[in-house]
Amino acid sequence: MSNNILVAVAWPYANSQIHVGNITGSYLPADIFARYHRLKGNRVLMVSGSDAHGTPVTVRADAEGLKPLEVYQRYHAGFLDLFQQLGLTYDLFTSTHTQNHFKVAQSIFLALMKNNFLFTESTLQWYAPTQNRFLPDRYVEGTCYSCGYGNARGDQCDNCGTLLDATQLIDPRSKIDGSTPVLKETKHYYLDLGKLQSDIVDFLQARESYWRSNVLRQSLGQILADGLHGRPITRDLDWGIPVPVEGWEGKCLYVWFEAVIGYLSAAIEWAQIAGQPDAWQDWWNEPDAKAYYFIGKDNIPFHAVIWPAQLIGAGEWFNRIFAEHHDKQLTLPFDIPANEFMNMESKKISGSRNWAVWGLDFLTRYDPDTLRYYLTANMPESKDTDWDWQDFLNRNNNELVATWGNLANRVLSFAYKHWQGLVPNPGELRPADVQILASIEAGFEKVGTHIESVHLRAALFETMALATEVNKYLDTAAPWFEIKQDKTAAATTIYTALRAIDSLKILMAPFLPFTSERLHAYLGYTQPLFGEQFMETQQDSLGEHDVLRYQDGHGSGSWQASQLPSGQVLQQPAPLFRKLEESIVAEERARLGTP
RNA sequence: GGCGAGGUAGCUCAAUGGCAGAGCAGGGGACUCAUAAGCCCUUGGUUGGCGGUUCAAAUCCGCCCCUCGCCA
Repeated sequence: MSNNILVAVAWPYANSQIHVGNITGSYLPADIFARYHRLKGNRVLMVSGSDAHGTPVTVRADAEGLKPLEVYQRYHAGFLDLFQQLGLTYDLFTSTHTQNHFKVAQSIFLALMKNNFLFTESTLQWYAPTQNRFLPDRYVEGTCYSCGYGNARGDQCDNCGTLLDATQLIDPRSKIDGSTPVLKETKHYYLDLGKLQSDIVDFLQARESYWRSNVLRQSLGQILADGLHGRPITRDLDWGIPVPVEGWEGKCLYVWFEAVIGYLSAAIEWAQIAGQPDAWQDWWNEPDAKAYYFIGKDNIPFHAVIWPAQLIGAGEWFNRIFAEHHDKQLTLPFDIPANEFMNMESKKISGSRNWAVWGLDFLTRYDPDTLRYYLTANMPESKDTDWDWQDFLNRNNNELVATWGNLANRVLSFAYKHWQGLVPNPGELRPADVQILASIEAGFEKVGTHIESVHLRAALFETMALATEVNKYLDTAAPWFEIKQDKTAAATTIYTALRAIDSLKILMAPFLPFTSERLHAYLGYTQPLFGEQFMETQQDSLGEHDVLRYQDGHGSGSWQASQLPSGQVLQQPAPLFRKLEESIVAEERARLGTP
């Protein structure tokens, strides 16, 4: 039986590079989950893209004298490069700056309007007469009314930490040209969350039994304590998606409102590119499809409360407007396994101060599976964790290289040397051989259960424990001793061990796809385990945008125990992982900026 | 200030009322197929603090301290 699984991954903001904390927070767990389900034979759709709009992008553009479009394109290109190198197998990694996304986001807006979940309200906002534009709060500086600090930003005072009401700032000035802004009335659309409150509470309570408690209880607790209130969904900005209502020119959809809609629009774009324009409905209109959202903890309210509110509020009208279908509801999140944060050498990661390990930079010196291993072993699934270079070195050398890499290498080398590069023909399996193969086979169930409940660390440790068991099996059987007495006994042992690592290769594959693929080839298979990733350029009325795609192609891996045939021709083996020098710890620490 | 998550061995983490455990690091040993890797044995604890409930508390209750996120 094949299930449709939507793997929805956080959208990186296109105003800075991606660091290891971002990777372990959402992108990597999503890929592990997606690869597992593909091996299992389920229909996976993994989508995400660059979050191109909003104030942070315009802030950086203004700071560097660029257009927002140029800023977004620069970082987007870096994301595609990194994700390909890391083997993050998005079926589609696109962007919010596409014609398709504009149309989908506007359709959701119109559907909410149709169902009466939008209202308008006028408020006062700082306006710069010198530039004829409204200023986002963080573009206004002034004196903090709470502590008297002279250089407080409109949204927050850096001195006392208070979140400010920008209109109350004393002696306001524009950050762009220093001019004095004036308060001017402006009208905006609001999402009527209050009207949707009971639906959201029902939605959350229906998932109470299996969601991570930090995700569920925070959301529910906040609602029960404060209730939900209308929230503005438009802004006076020109970089973004126009409000699809006459007379609203010059205003855009607020980025938090439109970016999450990307999960839906990316699925639609994927279907168009794949030449099956309706295929997205298999994930978005099927009650049995399961949607998993991989995000960091800072994003929980948007995904657990506001996004479901948008979906529920749009109701069947989205499909009427967009797909001319009736009576179809959009699929609500099944699970939101949000991760906590990763720190760097005990201090909070800070991109601007270079207190971070950057993905692309890391990969110029180390291999992707090394990163994937460390980040999975140290994934912040239940609490904040710490990237520590000494710990990184230890785990690489003492766990990944010593337990798993060495096991694969010792078995392959011994087989290759003593049986002329062929998988040996075993004698009748003895109790110990049967027992180790049974343990490994049982591992598929155990590891799979962990991955399905998104306990990826536990899944990886279970797999490593099996590698340790095979090491023990080898030491007990001692084929290097057997071979001097009884070559059939040695052949039986090595055949069993080869089959064990052939299975372990699959169990490791969601976590360590590159080295599993190599081991797969050493074991003599000619079809790859996984499909292929590639980049492509798409054209639309907004211009060009590059996307990352994945196709199963010849991928032949399957989540089941090995049936390795004796006589199969092995390749000359080589170690799967590199042992690292102690000296890298100091070198890498020296690269860090200031915490 | 409100809503949450977390605080257990040097490090990373288990343990939802029943003898506080595992992996790594540290110490000792036998082996040699393997990247001096693997295997066996082993040292190591006032479970953030104080109080309470209980025959029994890391676990349940109250207060406090520290870290992180969201909201105001």
